Amino acid sequence: MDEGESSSTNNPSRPWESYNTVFTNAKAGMEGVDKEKVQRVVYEMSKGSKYFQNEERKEALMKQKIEHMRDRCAKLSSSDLSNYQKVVDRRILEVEATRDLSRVWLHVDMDAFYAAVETLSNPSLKGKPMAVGGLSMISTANYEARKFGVRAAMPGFIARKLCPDLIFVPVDFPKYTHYSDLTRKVFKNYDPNFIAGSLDEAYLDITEVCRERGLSGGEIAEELRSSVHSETGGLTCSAGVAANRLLAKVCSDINKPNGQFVLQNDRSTVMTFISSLPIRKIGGIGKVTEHILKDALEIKTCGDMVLKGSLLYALFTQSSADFFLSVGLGLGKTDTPEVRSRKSISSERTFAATGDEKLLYSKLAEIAEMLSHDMQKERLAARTLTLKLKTASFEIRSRAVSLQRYTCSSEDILKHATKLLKAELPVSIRLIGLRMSQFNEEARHSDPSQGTITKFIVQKGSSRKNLDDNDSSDLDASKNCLGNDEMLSLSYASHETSYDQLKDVVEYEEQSVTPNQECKKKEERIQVLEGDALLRKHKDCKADSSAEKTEAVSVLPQMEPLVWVDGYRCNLCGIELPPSFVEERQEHSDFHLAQRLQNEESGPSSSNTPTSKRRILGKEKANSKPKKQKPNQKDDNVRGLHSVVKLLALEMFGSLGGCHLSSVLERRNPEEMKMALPPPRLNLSPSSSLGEPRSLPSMSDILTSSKARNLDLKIQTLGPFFRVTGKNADTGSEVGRAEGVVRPWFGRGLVLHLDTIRLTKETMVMDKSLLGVGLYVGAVAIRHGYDCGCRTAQLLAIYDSDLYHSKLVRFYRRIGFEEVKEVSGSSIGDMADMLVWGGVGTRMDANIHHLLVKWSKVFLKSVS
DNA sequence: GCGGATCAC
DNA sequence: TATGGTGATCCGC
Repeated sequence: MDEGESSSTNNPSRPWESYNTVFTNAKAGMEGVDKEKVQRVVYEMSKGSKYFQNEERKEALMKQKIEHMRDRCAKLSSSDLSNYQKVVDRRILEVEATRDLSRVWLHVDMDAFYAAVETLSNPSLKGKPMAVGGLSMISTANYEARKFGVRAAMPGFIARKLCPDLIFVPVDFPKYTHYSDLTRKVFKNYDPNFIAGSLDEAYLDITEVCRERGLSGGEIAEELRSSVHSETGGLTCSAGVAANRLLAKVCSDINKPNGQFVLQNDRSTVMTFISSLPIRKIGGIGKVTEHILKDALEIKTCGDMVLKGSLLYALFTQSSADFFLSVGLGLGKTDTPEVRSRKSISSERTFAATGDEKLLYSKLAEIAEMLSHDMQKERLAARTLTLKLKTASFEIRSRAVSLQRYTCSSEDILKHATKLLKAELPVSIRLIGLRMSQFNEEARHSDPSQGTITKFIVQKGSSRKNLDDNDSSDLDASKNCLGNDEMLSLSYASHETSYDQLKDVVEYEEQSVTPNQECKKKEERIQVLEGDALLRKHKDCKADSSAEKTEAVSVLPQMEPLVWVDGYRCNLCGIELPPSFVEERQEHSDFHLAQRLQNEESGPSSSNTPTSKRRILGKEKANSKPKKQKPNQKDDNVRGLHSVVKLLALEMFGSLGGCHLSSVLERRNPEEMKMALPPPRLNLSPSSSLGEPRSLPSMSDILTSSKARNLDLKIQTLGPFFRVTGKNADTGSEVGRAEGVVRPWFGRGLVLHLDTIRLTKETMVMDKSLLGVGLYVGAVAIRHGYDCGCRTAQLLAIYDSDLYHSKLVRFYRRIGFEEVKEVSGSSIGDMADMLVWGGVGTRMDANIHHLLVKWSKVFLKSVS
C-alpha cells in the first residue's frame, strides 16, 4: 500500500501537490491512476473558486489544530506520560478481556453499486467510462471511469475534464432501492437480523450459518456473493469475513471488486493484520483525524495507536482514546445491536447563491414543506428544529431552537425556521437545510400499519391543517390546486400574506396537545372528521384562545369528508387510488380541499351547502353508498380560465385530478389503473429490470401510441425552430402544443430548448384519458431533440408565483429534469439566460437519452 | 441545549 | 457555469 505520502512540503512550482482533497485518498479501482495528473486537474479546475477558498480556510484551521496538538504534546512531562501509560496498560487489560473471537462477521459491499445497476439496465454502457450523477456531483463511477481518476463525490465537470468521454447517468433511487431489496433478500437467508448499512452494504453475523452447515466463513461468503450475482441478474459484490464488524468492513475493501478476504479468528493473525494497517482504512477515521494523528503524533498505522497510547489518552477525551486503542488492538463490535431508531430527520437543498430575502424565504418554505411531508410519512413529531445554512463562501452555519411541543406541521416548522433565518440576514446563501430532532417517543411506537389510510387523511389530508393555529391554512390547499389562472393568483396572494406575517412573527408558546397527538389519541374511534368538526374540537381544546382564531376558523371551508370506499375509491369523485399510492392520495385529498376553497371563493352562497352531520365514520361507512361525483365535472374550477394556459405542467402531465406523474407513467388512464392493483411501486417493473436493454421509443412509436389516445400529433420545423401540436382526432381542435429551438450551448453540443408547453382549456376539461396529452406533446419534442443530436433538454420553470414555481420545479424533477441554476436577474451571468428565456425562474436540464429510456415503457407498451 | 466539526455513504 | 443530501456523533461550551 503505497499511500500516505503526506505532502506537507509546499513546492511553489507545483502548487497542486498541497491541494489535498478527498480524492487524494486511495480507493478501490484507482491503482493504475496517474495521481499527479488527477491532482493537477482537480487543482486547476478548482483554484480561485469560492469552494477552493473555503477548502483553503478549512485547511488552515486544520493546520492550526495540529499545531495546537503539537504544543500540548510538547508540554507533556515524562511523568505525565508514564502516568498515562499506566492508564493505557490498565485499559488494554480491561478491553482485551472483552475480546470475542467466537463470532464470524461478514461485511458485504456492492461494487460501484449505482453504476453497476445502471449498466445492468442499459448494457450498452458496459465497458465505457460512466458516472452516476450530474455535472455538479457524481455519486458513483464505474471502474472504467476510475481509471481516469473519476470517483464518487467528485464534481462532474472535473470528472469530464479527467475523462472527456465520460457518460453521465442521472441518479435513480427507486431503481437502486429495487436492486438493494433483491440483495437484502439474499442476506436474509444467511442472517435474518443482518444490519443494513446503506443501500449497498450490510453486516451479517454468519456464525450460526457456518456452524449449522459446517462451512467456513469464506465458503459462505463465496456462496452469498454468487447468490447475489444470480438474484440480481449480474451485480457483483465484495465481502470481508472477520471476528468483528470493524475488521470485516476493512476486509471487504481488500479484494474489491468482486472479491473477498477472510481474516482468521485468532488473536495473533488479527494483531499482525491490524498493526500495519493505515489508520485511514478504519471507519470513523477520516481526512482530518488522519492528519492530526499523523502530523501531530506520528501515528500512521493502527499499531502505532497502541504504541502511542499514552499520548492519545493525554491529548484526547477518554472515549476517543478508548476508540483509538481498541482499533489498535483489532477490537470491534461483535454483538447484534438493538434496533436503532432514527434520531433526526432533515431536508436540505443547494441552489445558486442568493441574498434575495424573498427568494430565501420561499426556499425555506419549500424545504419546510418537504420536511413536514417526510415527517408525516414516517409519523414523526419532534421538538428541536435546526436551520442549516451554507453561505455563498461555503461556510456552514446552524441555528437551533427547541419548541415547547412536538410538531410535524409545515406551518410550525416554517414559522420557527423563518425566525431563525431572519436573524441571519442579510447574507448570501447557497444552501438551506432544516432538521428536526428530539422525537416524541410515544408517537414513534404506534403501529403505522394500523389504520393508515384514515390516519393519513385526518392528519395530512387537509383537515389537519385546519387545526393549526396559523390562520393561513388555506395556503397549502391553494398550492395544490392550480386549476386555473384565478387559482394562481389566489395562491400568490395568500403566499404574500403569509410571508409578511412570518416576517413579524412573535414568539408565543402553545400549550395544547398537538394535532398529531390529538389524532393519535382519537384515531381508533374517529376515522374521518369533517373539517368543521375538527375545528370545533380544536376550539374546545383552546377555550381561552383569542378571538382572531375564531375568526380565522369562520372563513375555512366546510369539507365533505373524503373516504376511500372499499379501500381505494374516492367517495367524492370515484377516482381509484390503491392505498399504497400515499403521495397520490395526499394530492388527491388536497385537490378536493382546494376545489372546496375555490367554491368558497366564488361566493358564500354556493359554499353553504349543508355538510353532512356525520362526525364519526366507522368502517361501516365504506359500505354505504358513496356520493358519486364525476371528476371531470369541474366547471367551477375552470371558471375564468383563459383559453390557453401557459405552461401548466401539472395539468399537462395529468395532475389535475390529483394524480402524480408517476402514476401517469405507470398507468396512463383510469382504466389501466384499475387493472394495476396492486400497482408496482417502482417506476421499473420487475420484468424490465433484469432484462436486456430496452430500445428507445421512436417517433412513430410515440405517434402510434398517441393515436390510440385519440390524439393527432404533428411536428413542424423551421430551421432550428420546432413546434409540436396536438389535436383532438375527432374534432380537429388543438389541445396542446410545445415550441422551442435546437441550439448549441456553451460548446457542449446541441441542446433542445423547450420554450413553451401549452394546453388548452378544452384539454383540461376533456376526458381523463386525454390528460396525458402533455406527455405526448413533450415526448415528441424530446424525441425530435434526440433525432437532431441533442443530448440535453433545457427548460425554464418560470416564477409565476413562488408556490406554483416550487411545484413546477418539483414536477420537472420527478420526470427527470435537474435544477441547474436560478435565473434571478441579479447577476450579469443571468442576462444570457433571461434573454434566451425571456423571464426569471429555475433553469432545468435533463439528459434526453435518459428521458426516453424513462418514458419508453409508456410508448412501447401501448404499441405492443 | 447549541453550534461547530467530522465522518460515512 | 459548476463542488450533494441525509443522518449520526462528538466536543466544548
